[in-house]
This record gives sequence, C-alpha cells and structure tokens, in this order.
Amino acid sequence: MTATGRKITPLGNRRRDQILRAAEAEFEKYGYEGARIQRIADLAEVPKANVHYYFASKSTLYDAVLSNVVDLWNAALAPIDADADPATVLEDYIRMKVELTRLYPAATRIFAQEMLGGWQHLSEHLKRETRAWTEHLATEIENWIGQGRILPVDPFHLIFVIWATTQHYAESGTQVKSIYRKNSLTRQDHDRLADSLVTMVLRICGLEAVGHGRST
Amino acid sequence: MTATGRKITPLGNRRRDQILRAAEAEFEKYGYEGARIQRIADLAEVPKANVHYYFASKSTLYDAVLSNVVDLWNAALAPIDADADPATVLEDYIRMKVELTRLYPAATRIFAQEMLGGWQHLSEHLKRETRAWTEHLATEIENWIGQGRILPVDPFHLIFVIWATTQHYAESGTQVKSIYRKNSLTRQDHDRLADSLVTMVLRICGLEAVGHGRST
DNA sequence: CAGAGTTCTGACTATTTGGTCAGCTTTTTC
DNA sequence: GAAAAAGCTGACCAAATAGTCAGAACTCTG
Repeated sequence: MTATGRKITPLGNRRRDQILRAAEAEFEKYGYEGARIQRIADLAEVPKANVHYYFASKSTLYDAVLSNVVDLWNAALAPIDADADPATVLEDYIRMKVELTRLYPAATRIFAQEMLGGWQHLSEHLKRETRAWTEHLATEIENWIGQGRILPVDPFHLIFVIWATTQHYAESGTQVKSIYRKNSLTRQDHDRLADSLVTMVLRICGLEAVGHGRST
Repeated sequence: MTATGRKITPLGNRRRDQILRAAEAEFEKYGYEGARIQRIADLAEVPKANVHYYFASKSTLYDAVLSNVVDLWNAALAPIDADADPATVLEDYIRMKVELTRLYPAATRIFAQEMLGGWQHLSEHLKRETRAWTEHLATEIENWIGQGRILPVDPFHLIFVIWATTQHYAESGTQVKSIYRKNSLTRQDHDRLADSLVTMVLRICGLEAVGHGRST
C-alpha cells in the first residue's frame, strides 16, 4: 500500500526502500523536528512529491524508519536462555548490541535519540514493543539477583548503562569519522569497545574474574 | 546589553530572567528544533516581540540558557582534590550530580540532549568549556589507574556511565511526575538513585567494600 | 498493442515560523 | 519636570515547509 492506497510492485518497493534509507540518514542527523522532507527527497534523488507518494506524512515516514529498527532489535536481542550463565548472557547481549551499532549506526542513533527524548515521537504500538523486550531482560536480571547469582543492581540502570555507553561510542564514532575522514571504524575499535563494556558490566554484577582487567 | 544594544536595568533583568526560565522549559520539552518562540513568549506571559527585544535570535536564546547550565556545572563539579581518595571523589561527584539534577531537572535534560546529539547547537565557546572539565576528571581517573589505586577503565566511558544513568533517572522522573501527579520526587528517591549509582561506579573501579551491596 | 494500473512530478497552496520595525509607554536621569 | 533612555508591542514580512493534485509517463498484463 502506498500513501494513496495502491498496490506496490517490485519497482515501487525499490523506490520505497531508497526513500526509507535517505530518511534514516536525515532523521539520524537532524532528529524528528529538524528533519526536512525536501532534504530526504534530495538525498534519495527523487522529487519531493515522490516521497509523499509512498509516505503520507512525515510522521508516517518516521514510524516506518523506527519500525525497521525495532524489528532488528527484536530479532537480534529478544531470545534469552533462562538457564544460561548470567555472565555469558550479558556478554552476548553486549557484543550483539555493539555489532548492531556497527552494522546500523544511523538506526541506533535515532533509537537512542528517541530513548533520551522520552519516546515523544514513537507511535504507541512501537512503544509497547520496545518496553516488552526491555522488561524481559530486566525480569531475567531480577531472577539472577534473587538466586544470588549476581550482586544486586537496579536492572533498568544496568540496561541503561549498556545502552548509553554503546551510544556514547556511536557518537564518538561519528566524530572520528568526520575528523579523520575514516568511512568506518576498524573491527579492532569495536572489539575494544565491547571488551570495555563487558568488563564494566561484569564488574557491576560482581562476575568478573579477579585481576582480569582487559579494558583501558 | 539587549538584542538592540542597550543597557539593562534591574527591571529589564527581571524580564530577561522570566523569558530565560520559559525558554528553559520549552527547550527541555521540545529540543532546539522543536522549540517555538511563540510558546516561550506565551509561557513567559509576554508578547513574542518582547522575547526578541532581549534575545536577537533563537540560537542566542538557546546559548543563554545553556550558558547558565554550564556555569552551574563548572561551579559545582570542577574542583577535584588531587590527593583525595578516589572512592570519595567519585562518590562526591555523583552525589553532587544527582543533587544538581534534582535542583535543575530541565537544565540537565537540555544538557544531556545536547550531549547525545553531538553538541550540534552548542556554540564553540561553550563546547570548549564543557570539554575542559570533562577532561580534567578523565585525567584524574587516568592518574589513579596509573598509580594502581583503581582498576583500569576507559575514563570517558566511566564519566558517561555516570551522566547517562543520572539522566535515565531524570527521564523516569518526568514520567513519574506525569503519571502520579507528584510535583517532585522525594528526597528518598534521589538518595536511592545516588546509592545505586555510587555502588555501580565503585564496583567498576574495584573500590566497593565486599558484600556492601546497598543498591537494588 | 491497448488499456488498466501504477509510478512519478511540476506547480501549487495553506500555514507556520523567526524575525523586523515604527512608534507608543514607562522609567531613569539630571 | 522635561529630556533621554530603556522597555514594550501590534502589525507586519519574507522564507520555509508539509502536504495536495491534476495529469503526464511509465510498465505490466491479457
């Protein structure tokens, strides 16, 4: 379905994706309010009216972009094995999160902007989905605490630490890019971030092997 | 000096502050791009033209608001005693930060928005000031690591953890307010947040007394 | 290859927004 | 108490912006 209610052919789908990618870049750079349909059109190399052919309004377009991101997160981070070792679960979670940040930096930034802004522009439907998997992990953490498998922490604080710190890195990533003209950060950079994060989180939970400080 | 280059009298100063406070609330709620001069004027209960009498442009006004915040931070967080105990310094820093968040929640949110947005709207002058005290603390942390007084961590990650987590709390604070119609959070709420944060940060640095998990 | 369905777009509109300004009112100064 | 300075504001304006629409240009199918 387009904005006008017609069927979409493969050709139309390609254009739609093209616009969606441009919109992602625009929303990343300027946020919801700052984003301009005209710039999205320019970036996608289509006339502005074409954008409105596929997406009725700015908010529809934003929702479409965010919906992609949320799907990504759900697919990658949702499944947690209840019996698994907390350290393993947390480490996997963090490394997956860093990997997603590496693969989809724009998407991640938009999501984080939305998070910090109090989910102001997110549709109710997407808000609910987001909360679902956050609370899933939080419950798991609380169980571990109850079972004495990790030190007591506020689960939401812990999750936020992971998110915020990854995000901090994504930020400095864009700075590095603009300063050094590097198009992407090295694999090593990402590994080092993940290491640092894992170390911090495991220490918070009292799970790190003594004298195993591999971060710096 | 007003926008038109005149002297400011006490009367003018009061109006200026009135507008500044309204602007703070507006920027907090909508961010730079989303903020509307007209709404600021309405909130301050002055005509829109009066806003422009004191502040030449939107960005001038934003800068004035942020300048206040940065001054606050500089005054409260800058002085670090080089010889003091790391645990004490970090704990004091965090508790001061939480206290500032309690006293100036709007200012803090704007600042954090700017932080996450990569300082896009901050004037060069303010950017430099901000970096100055961040790097000051980072250097201190690096010294501690070098002297073996704390476990190795990325100083900027650590600082970001403190900031982000406090911010997370400020966010949920506004949610709590809007849901429960509480006008301010209790002293106890703030103490509990500070406790939780201190615990996390000290664990990361390997400084927490064993079995001293007072957070939840 | 015709015509139905889909895609595309230039030109347009309605509205919003930041910002200006001439001239009025209030306050300060001497 | 009058002249100067500062404070104030209604009525504008130019620019920007999201969104519309009629009809041209494709493209797919039977």
